[in-house]
Order: sequence, then C-alpha cells, then structure tokens
Amino acid sequence: MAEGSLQHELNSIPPTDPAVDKLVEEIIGRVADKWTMLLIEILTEKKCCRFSELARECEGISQKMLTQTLRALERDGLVTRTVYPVVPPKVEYRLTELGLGLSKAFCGVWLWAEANFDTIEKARADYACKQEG
Amino acid sequence: MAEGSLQHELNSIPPTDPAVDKLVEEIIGRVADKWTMLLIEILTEKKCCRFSELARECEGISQKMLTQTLRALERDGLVTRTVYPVVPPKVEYRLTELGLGLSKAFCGVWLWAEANFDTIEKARADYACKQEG
DNA sequence: CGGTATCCTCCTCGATACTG
DNA sequence: CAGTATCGAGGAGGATACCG
Repeated sequence: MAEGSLQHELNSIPPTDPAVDKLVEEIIGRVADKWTMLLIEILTEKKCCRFSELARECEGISQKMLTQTLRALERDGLVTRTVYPVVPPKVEYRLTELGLGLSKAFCGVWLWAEANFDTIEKARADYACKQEG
Repeated sequence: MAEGSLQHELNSIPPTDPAVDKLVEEIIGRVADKWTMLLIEILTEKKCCRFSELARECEGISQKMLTQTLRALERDGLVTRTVYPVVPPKVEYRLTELGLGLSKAFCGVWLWAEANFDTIEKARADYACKQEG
C-alpha cells in the first residue's frame, strides 16, 4: 500500500460534457448492481453457461431477477444469448468482448473488497462502539 | 483493445471460503451504488468537502440520501467526518486511505463506462430494433 | 449550516402459478 | 428447460417540517 502519489488516473479524466456524464452515470447505475456483478463474475469463470447453471451458481437469486438481469445484460451488449432449437430447450449465455471489458473493470473492485473486508469489518465495529458511548 | 489474453486477474482469485464470499458480496452490494460512487468521485477530486458543497456537486441527490450515504461511508471507514464547533456549523468530509483505495478500484469502471458508452448506446438501439421485428 | 423526524409513494423483488 | 404473468409485501427514496 504505497502512501505516495494518491493522485490516480481518475483525476486525469478530461472534463466531459454534461450529456456524456449523464449517460455514463446511467450506465454505472445500471451496471453497479449485486446480481449484475455476480453474473459477470460467474460468466467470466465459466465462459459459457446455461440458464439453470447460472441459477445454481448465483445463489439466492430468484428466477425473475435472473431473467431480468440477463435481459438487461443482453440489451446492453454485455452478453450473448444463444437458443438451441432442441427439446428440452437449451439456452447459453456468454460474455461479449464488451462484457469482458467490464469484467476486467469490476475485477479491481472485487480485489479491493477481498483485500479490505476485514478492515471494513473493524471500522464497523469501531463505529458501533462509538455510537454506544 | 487487445484481443488476446482474455484471462485476466479475476481468474487468479483463489477460491475463498463461503463465509468470506458472503462478506465480500455484502460489501459490493453496499458500495456498488450510484450515489456512493458519485460521492467518492467528488471527494477524490476535491480532497475535502463540506456537506453543502457535496449537495451541490452531487446533482439530484436529496438531503436524506446524502446524509444516509455519507453515514454509510463513515461507518465503513471510507470517509472521515470532522465537525468544527463554530457557528454556523461546519462539517468536512474527506476520504480515508481505505476510501482512496476504493476510488482507485472504481476508476476502472468509470473509465470503462466513458470508453464504451457509445457502444452500449448502439447495442441498445440494435436490441430495440430486433424487438420490433 | 447541517442535520433529524415523519409521512407517503413508487418500484423493486420474491413467491406462486402457468406455458412452449 | 427456460422462461412469462400476476400479485403482494417491504424497503428505497423524495418532500416537508422542524431542531441545535
């Protein structure tokens, strides 16, 4: 954990016009979601998944949210949905190049969370202590 | 946009035990939120902000959500809240080292969104077209 | 200025049932 | 297997009013 150069790349983003900002924020809002992040992680690991496999891997998700989240991902061009005309039906989901790019971006957040969850736990405990006093 | 080596670091995360997974997911769920990301971005740029300044910068946020989000950030040890005992009251918010780490992690997502928002817009248009047919 | 407290409204999300 | 449809509870979040 280097203590110097805390100015990181965020500051180097050129000031974009407000219209683009709105779009970017909307995308962040859509994409920065628990199920979205989880599904992208699963699809990154497995490369290719059937609906039922995603339902199994993505523990706790309801069928409704799974369908809904996958549709949003498909709509945004982050995953492809391939239907095989067989009985019983078979549908495969796979990340696109765009989706893989997002996966990489998310990776940093996952790594941060894994590296710091204990620090956060401690911070919460401290905060709870102070509240009691 | 290199097309090779799509195996990125996400795959190198060692299989953590389920208990840690739950914690990490909970943190992601708390932190992957529009206002949280926006506030962290603002605090990264400005270094130090008063409540009212954050309210101004964080366009569209209600006072309730601002307070609520700031409290969550403070609780998780991501920002510090400094109260100056003066009239009128003055309260300053500042990122901690932990918060700066998250800011760096988020940076990748912002950059991805800025780099790809047009691609996503196009994907949405294509998707809408297909639905009509 | 920097909040809290209260009320009220969506709208997300889960549960359940049904279909190609 | 992979969905869609419908209903209903609960929480997120805005508006307003008040406080130290």
